[in-house]
Amino acid sequence: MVYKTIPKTVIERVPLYINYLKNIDCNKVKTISATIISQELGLGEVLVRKDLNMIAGIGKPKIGYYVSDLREKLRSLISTEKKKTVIIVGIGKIGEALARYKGFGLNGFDIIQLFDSDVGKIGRVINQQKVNDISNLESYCQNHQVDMAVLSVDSEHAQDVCNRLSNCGIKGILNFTNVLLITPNQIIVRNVDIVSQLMILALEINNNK
Amino acid sequence: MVYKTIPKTVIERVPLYINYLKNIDCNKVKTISATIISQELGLGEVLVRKDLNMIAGIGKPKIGYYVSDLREKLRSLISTEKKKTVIIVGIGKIGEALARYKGFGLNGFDIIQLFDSDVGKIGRVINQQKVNDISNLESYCQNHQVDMAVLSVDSEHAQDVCNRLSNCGIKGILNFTNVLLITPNQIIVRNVDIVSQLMILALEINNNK
DNA sequence: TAGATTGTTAATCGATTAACAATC
DNA sequence: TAGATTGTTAATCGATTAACAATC
Repeated sequence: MVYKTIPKTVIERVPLYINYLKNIDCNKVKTISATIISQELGLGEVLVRKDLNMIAGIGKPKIGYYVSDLREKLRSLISTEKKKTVIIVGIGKIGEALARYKGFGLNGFDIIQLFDSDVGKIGRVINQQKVNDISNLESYCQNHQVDMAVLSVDSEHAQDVCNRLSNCGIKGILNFTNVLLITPNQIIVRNVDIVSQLMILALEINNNK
Repeated sequence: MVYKTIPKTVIERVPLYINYLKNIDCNKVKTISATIISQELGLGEVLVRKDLNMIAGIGKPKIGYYVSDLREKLRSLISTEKKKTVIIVGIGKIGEALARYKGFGLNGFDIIQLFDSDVGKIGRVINQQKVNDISNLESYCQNHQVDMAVLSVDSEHAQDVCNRLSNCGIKGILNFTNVLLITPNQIIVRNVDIVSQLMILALEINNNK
């Protein structure tokens, strides 16, 4: 298989394309052009063509892209036959909300285990999943393929849990804490702390005057 | 007052600086250098100096930055005397988790009202706030200064509610839906749909092989 | 064939890094 | 004074856009 490195800016646009194509009925609309996509998404036309060429490479001059092929190609970038397995570590307000959310399965993700350290939460069932004691994290990860973790613990424990996740061989962390995690290079961290996002939004608003 | 436009890349780093400075006791450490900050945050040294010069402009050669001054300067970029007012529209799993979260006040944000359209939710009290009927959105916004909205409604209603928020004069939307919102230019949208974030993380992992 | 659309090469734009002068 | 550190100017790097040839 060929692994070409996709620039980060392109990667961040892939969900836009995936979500856009999701809303197209490929029985009605067989093909679509970069021109149309760029208009709908408010992106440059050449940008879209370059993106799609780089990540899918299945455009046909005069025709455009076969919707079903393009959709499958984009989907396959995220997960192959198997869905990506995700654990949620820290079943507080946000962690629980995510655990209850049903939308992951449709998008190639499988929440396979929930962890917390609080005895009041361990054993509780959320969305048909029993909350596991975080002291079982290492043994669980030894016996199951875990691709990614959602980190939604208290900030005080964030780095410690992050270290444990690294040692477990997890490849990526979606970090809901406001802690800047120190990790080895082979682990990808994506910071999505809500307060930070609100700050950025507020700054953009002030900047927009 | 001088409004200089801050590049988007710089804006996205501001929360890093704010969160970093939060952990420094300015009674113990009076001043700090860009060199130290850049090392701790894993950023280029000149980048940090340029950022801080652009957004704060209070560095002193040989000394660095006075921690308390820098902190105050960064904080003031987000909100002045008044906190930024935020409403949460859509009290589903995520909306409720955010409504219950206590960390906004400390960071210059004030959740001033919750809205939902579900009679089962309207009137419920969450974190000392009664959920308001979304049909009161317009009248509420006429009588209160609302700076930003967290949009966590079902995707089917996202664009419609977004239009109503626009008409209410709201300046920014933190969009938790996977819908690409169409808005007039004076409104800033920041997309933070969790599944999209997981997709980006998965793509970065695959790219990192 | 002509038109629509792709993919590529060159030009532009913006962001980061390197080099360095200014200064407390 | 010398060293540390800032802020600025120039160089580099990467991403987007413009121009255009290829093609179904």
